[in-house]
Amino acid sequence: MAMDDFFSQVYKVVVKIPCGRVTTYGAIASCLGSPGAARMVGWAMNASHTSSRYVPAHRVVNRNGLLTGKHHFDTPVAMQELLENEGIVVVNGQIANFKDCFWDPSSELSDK
DNA sequence: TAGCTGACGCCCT
DNA sequence: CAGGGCGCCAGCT
Repeated sequence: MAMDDFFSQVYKVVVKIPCGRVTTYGAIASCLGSPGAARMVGWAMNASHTSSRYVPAHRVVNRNGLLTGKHHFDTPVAMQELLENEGIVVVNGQIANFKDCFWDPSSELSDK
């Protein structure tokens, strides 16, 4: 894993997100050491398709629990469908039990 | 080569 | 309580 790129850092965290759980851009950025680099996390997601590894970008939402990047998927509903498929309740493009299914990498990942 | 944008977040007014 | 502005790093034009 010589990929020390910022992108790969994000990929590793996102891929480790448990099924039925979601995380936020800020949480990942903060876990990487740059809380203000949340934008960059989104940018990494955009490049996620360039990664040899599958990156469940649908599990990554903004701090409001809103599916901001749904429009970047093959279909604007793909993200919601995937989340609902994992048992996550999505209403109006927003996660209903967001705090309930929220997964903090800087806490859960750090503890592991 | 330099500048701008980009799937965001937090602080200040 | 609400709105606006600034900060982060990297890729693309």
